[in-house]
Amino acid sequence: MEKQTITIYDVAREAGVSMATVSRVVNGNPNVKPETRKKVDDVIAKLDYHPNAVARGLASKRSTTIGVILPDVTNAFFASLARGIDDVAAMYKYNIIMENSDESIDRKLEVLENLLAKQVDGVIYMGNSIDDRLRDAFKNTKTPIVFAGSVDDKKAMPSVSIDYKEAVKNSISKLIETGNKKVAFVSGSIEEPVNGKYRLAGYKAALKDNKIKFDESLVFETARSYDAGIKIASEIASSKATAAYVSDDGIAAGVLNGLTDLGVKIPEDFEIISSNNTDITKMVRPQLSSVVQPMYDIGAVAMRLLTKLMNGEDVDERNIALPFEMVFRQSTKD
Amino acid sequence: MEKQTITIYDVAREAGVSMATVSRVVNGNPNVKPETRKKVDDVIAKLDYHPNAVARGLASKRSTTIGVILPDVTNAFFASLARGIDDVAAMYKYNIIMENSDESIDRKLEVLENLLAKQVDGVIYMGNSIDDRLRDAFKNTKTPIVFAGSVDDKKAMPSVSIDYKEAVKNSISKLIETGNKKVAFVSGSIEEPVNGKYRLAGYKAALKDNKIKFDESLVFETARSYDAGIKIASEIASSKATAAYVSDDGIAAGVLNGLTDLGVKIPEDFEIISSNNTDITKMVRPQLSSVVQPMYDIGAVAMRLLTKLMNGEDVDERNIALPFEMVFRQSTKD
DNA sequence: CATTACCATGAATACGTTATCAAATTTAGA
DNA sequence: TCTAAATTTGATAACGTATTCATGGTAATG
Repeated sequence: MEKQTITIYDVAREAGVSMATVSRVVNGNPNVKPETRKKVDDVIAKLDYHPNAVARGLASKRSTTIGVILPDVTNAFFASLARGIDDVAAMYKYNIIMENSDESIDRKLEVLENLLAKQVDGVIYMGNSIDDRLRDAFKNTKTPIVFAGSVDDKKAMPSVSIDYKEAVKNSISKLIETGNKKVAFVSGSIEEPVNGKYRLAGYKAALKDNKIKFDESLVFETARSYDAGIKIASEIASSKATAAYVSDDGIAAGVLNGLTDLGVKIPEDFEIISSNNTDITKMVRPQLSSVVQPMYDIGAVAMRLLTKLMNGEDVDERNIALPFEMVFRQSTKD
Repeated sequence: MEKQTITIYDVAREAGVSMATVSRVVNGNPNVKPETRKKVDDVIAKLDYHPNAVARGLASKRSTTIGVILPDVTNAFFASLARGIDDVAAMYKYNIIMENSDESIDRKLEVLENLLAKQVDGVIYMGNSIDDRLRDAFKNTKTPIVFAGSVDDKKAMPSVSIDYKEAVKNSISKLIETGNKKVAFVSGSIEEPVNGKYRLAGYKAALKDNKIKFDESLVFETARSYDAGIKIASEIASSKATAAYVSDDGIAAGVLNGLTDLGVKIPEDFEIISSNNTDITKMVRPQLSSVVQPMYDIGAVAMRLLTKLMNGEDVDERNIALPFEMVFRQSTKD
C-alpha cells in the first residue's frame, strides 16, 4: 500500500495523449476536442489525480495564495476581518496564509518576508502600526498589498476602512452634546496611525468644534485587551472625565466593568462609546453604544480590491472608506 | 525599475561558486568551508537574495506549511486554538494556511483537498464534525493530521483536547450538589462527537451517579452563537430547569442575558456553567462559572505533536488529554 | 612518500507543472 | 478536389531549488 503520487504524466500515458493536453483539460483551456477532454477526465477520475499546486505555482508563477498579516486572531475585530477576507478569497479560489504579528515591527518584517518567499500573489495587511522600514519593504515588492481596517497615514498603500476621524468626531460630539465637559479618549497604541493620527484627530476636531480645550491628561493609551481596560479604569475614574470614547470593544468592556466595580454608574455618571460593535458590546451590561464598523465587509472588500490589483485591472479608488454607523445602547444617555 | 527576481544562479555567478554551494549555505549544510560560506553570505546580502519557497517546496517535497481547518475564526474558542497553533508553528518555521469550513462536511472535504493539493506537510483539524467520507479522506493521505480541541469518536486520528466527558460530568455533578434537580444540557450540534458523544455522555454519567433519570426535554441543541443563546433562553426558562451546562461561551452569554431579561435571577433562580473560559465569561455580569480549557495550549501541543508526526518520530501517546480545571464565578452558588 | 580517508565543490538531474511554438489534423472556401 | 485557415495536439523548454554522484584536493595514516 505504498502511497504513489500520480502525476500528469501518468494520466497522459493512460489516456494516450500528451501531458500538454492533460494540462489543458485540467486548466479548462477551451482548445481541446470534447471527446479527448472526456477521455482525459475519465482517466483523471479513475486514477484520482490531483494537480500539485506547488509545481503549478512554480511553472505559472502564481500561487493562488494570499498572505494575511494581523496582530492577533484572538481579537474579535481582526478575526471578523479575517473571516470576510477568507470568504471572498475562497470565492476566487485563493487560499489564505495567516500570520500573527503581534505589535512588533521586526516580527512584521519577518512575516512579510516569509510570505513573499512563499510567492503569495498578494497580501492584506491589518497590522495597524507601520514605520519606514516596513513602508520600504512594501514599496520594494511588486506583490500587491492592501491595508484592511487600517490606514497608511501617507496614503501610499491601497486600503479599505471607514473614516476613523469622522467616526470618532461623531462619537465625541454626541458625548459633548449630552452635557459632558470632560471626555476621555482611550485607545490602543498611539503609535498606530489609526489611533495616533486619525482617531485622535477626530477627537480634537470635535473638541475644537465645541470650543473645548484639548487636555492631554484625558488621553489614555493602553494595550488592546479586556484586562488592560479593567486596569486603566481607575485612572480614568480619577481623571474627572464623565465620558469616554474607546477604540476597541475588549478595552471598552474592561473600562465599563472596571468603572462599574468602582461604583461608577453607567451611563448616569459616565458614558461610553466603543468602536467595533462586536458581540461583546451586546453581551456586556449595560450594553455598549458603539461605532458600527462593517468589519466583515471591510475584509471582503479589501480582498476584492486585492483580486483586482493582482489582475492588473486599474482601480479608480485605491483608498476606500466604507460607511459606518452609530448604535446607541445603554452606555450613553439618549 | 524593473523588478528582477534574482535566483540562486545569480548569487552563484557573483560569488564564483556553483549553485549547489549556494544551496548548501542557504540550508545551513555544514559541508562548506567557512570562508566560502562567508563569501556567499556576503553576495546574498549584497544582492538581497531570497530563496523561492515554492521552488524549494517542489525540489524538496516539503512546503513548510501546515493546513488548519476550523469552523470559524470568529469564534473565540477556535481563534485561541489557532493562535496557539500559529505560535508554535512559527517556532518551527512553519506557516499556517487557514481555512474556515463552517459546518458543512462537503466544504470540509473541499478544503482538505485544497490543502493537500498545496502539499501542506501536515494538517490540524478542529472541525468537530466528522463522517465516514471525511474519515476516509483522512485515512487515504499520508499527510499527518491531528485533531485539536475535538476528538474522533473512533480514536482513529491523533488528537489533543481535554477529557470532555469528565469536564461535563464534573460540571453537572457540581450543579446537582447545590440542589438542582433539573439540569439542562445546552450545546452546539449534537452531530458533533464532542457534543453528541462525549459531553452528553458526561451529562448522563453525572445524572446516573446521582440517580436522576435522563430527561430528553432538558437537552437543548442550538447554533454556536450569542444570538442563538439569547433565542433559546426562553425555551430553557419554560423547561423548569434550574441550572444548565452550556458548551460554548458565546451561547452561554446569550442564555445568561436572555434569562436575565426574562426576569430570571442568576444564580439564585438559575445556575450556569460554561465551557471555555474565554474573556466573555468575565465580561458578562454576573460572571460565568466555567470549565477551563487550556485552549492556547491545546493548539500549541497539537502543533507540537504534528511536528513529531511530520518528522516520522514515533509518539507514545496519540490521543492526548490535557488537564482542565473549573472556575466558579458568579453564575453558580457556592 | 605512498596510500587511504575525508572534505569541499561542481555538474547534472529531478521535482510536476505551465507555456511556447511548431506540427498535425480538421474544417471551410473556392 | 485543392488550398487556406482554423483547430487540436505534442515536444520541449522553462520555473528555481534540492539532491545525488563524481571529482579534485587535503589531511591523516602507515
